[in-house]
Amino acid sequence: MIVRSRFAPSPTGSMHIGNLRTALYAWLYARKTKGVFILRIEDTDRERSTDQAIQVILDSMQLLNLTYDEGPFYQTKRMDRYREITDQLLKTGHAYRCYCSKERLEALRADQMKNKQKPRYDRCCRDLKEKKEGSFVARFRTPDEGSIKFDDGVRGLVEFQNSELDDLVLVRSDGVPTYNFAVVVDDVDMKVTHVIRGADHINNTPRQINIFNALGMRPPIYAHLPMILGNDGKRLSKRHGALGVLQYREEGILPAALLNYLMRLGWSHGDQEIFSMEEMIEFFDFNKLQKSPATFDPDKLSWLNQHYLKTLPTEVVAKELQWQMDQKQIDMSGGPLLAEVVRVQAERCKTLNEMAEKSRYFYEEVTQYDEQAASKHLTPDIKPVLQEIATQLAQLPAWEKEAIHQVIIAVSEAHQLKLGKVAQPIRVAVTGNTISPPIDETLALIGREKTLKRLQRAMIYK
RNA sequence: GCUCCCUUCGUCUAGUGGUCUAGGACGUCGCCCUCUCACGGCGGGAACAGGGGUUCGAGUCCCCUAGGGAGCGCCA
Repeated sequence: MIVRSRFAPSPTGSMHIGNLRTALYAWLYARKTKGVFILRIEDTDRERSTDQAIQVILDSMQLLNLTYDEGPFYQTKRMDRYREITDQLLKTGHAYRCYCSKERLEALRADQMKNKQKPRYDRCCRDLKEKKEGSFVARFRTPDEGSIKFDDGVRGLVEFQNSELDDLVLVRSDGVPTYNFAVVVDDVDMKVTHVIRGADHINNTPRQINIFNALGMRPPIYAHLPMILGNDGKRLSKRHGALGVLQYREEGILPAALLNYLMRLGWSHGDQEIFSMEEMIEFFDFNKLQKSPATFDPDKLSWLNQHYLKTLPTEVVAKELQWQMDQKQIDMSGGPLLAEVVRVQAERCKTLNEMAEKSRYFYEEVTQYDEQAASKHLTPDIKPVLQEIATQLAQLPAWEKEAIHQVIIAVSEAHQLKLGKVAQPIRVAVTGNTISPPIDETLALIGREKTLKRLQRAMIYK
């Protein structure tokens, strides 16, 4: 059997990391089994679905390189098919017309809640003999007895009593199918073999299996992934800092880090923390997933991100950094190679956004000093030292790190100053602040012309 | 309220009846390295939710309690 898994988001909210992890696992499983990965947009909620949200989903998938083999399919383009199946179910008696008004249903629900009962449809229209006038919905005739069992990839054997289930609406009064119905029809038509989705769908599963049964089709294999919680223990939402995938790019989180973090959240492979894409595909398995929900930890994501900033080839990171520089409209002409900047900055940055901000002085003029730094380090008595360094640097035959280092050492010794006493003033002069990579490295990257200019400027400070 | 599910350091987890005086990672604290910031190195503190069983033996099996999660829509 060829595995066919799908990711089926609804374009109603942002593509947050919960969705992303679902997509990742469904994708990994397809890749691991050399199966087919399908993207399907569940846009039957006409009120809330937006084209913009669809675009975000598409962009997110592309950004993380979660390639799909089929799709994207849109449910709104399959209305004829849903109608066809609806007629079939109506004809076979597995579904029936319900004429109850929304008002009646609301009152019914309110009443049940008040009496501390489980809110559900009272099956008022279930046995109506003839068709009535007016608008109606199609409801599913849920079996009265028995239970639905399925072997969940994550949770093992799961069982629901049919008596707990409602006669759910299959088709709205405007003819648009509801989620539970459309999913089944789509999964049948798209020959989906593995349904991998969030645990919030586990209660829907028996309803859907009943529909499969009514259609005479075999249900797929299910795997319900545990939820991701915010740090307040509540289900993750925008409110809890659950940023969209695209926002992580803006923050400067590498796709590799995001994927690695999500992979490891609620899943493990012994004590291993770092996984390449190949390893993720090789090691992934549902039975290693945790059953309980996991809390999202931004700190660990940051750590992973820095790990990748440090270990990925500098050119690869540089490409991402370029994007940040473009966003910030930093003019890079005449500055060092970005890969060089990455080489010296990776170990001092958690994100690419931070790296871009901390690297401005390689490209932009230093127009003002951090006040505290300047008053502490750009003192009158250091100016002769700076002058001497400037003079010697100007005469250097080649502008390279080692030679620069020697100049600074020599001048420091000549003035009987510790290296730190000299390095900090230089650092303030060329970066405007007290923080930068090693001073020789920093000057080497900034370049001779800019370095000398900045040293001169520092000497006329105050 | 009802149904279902879950419960190891602050967080992510290892652990499938003896090898657990419970291991790793992030974070945190201390020390070292050091021209700043970092990186790195070394070390510390930190958990089997509680109570009953079963067993020679329980983090591991069973039950109860507590806590948490999901669902109960003409949302997905």
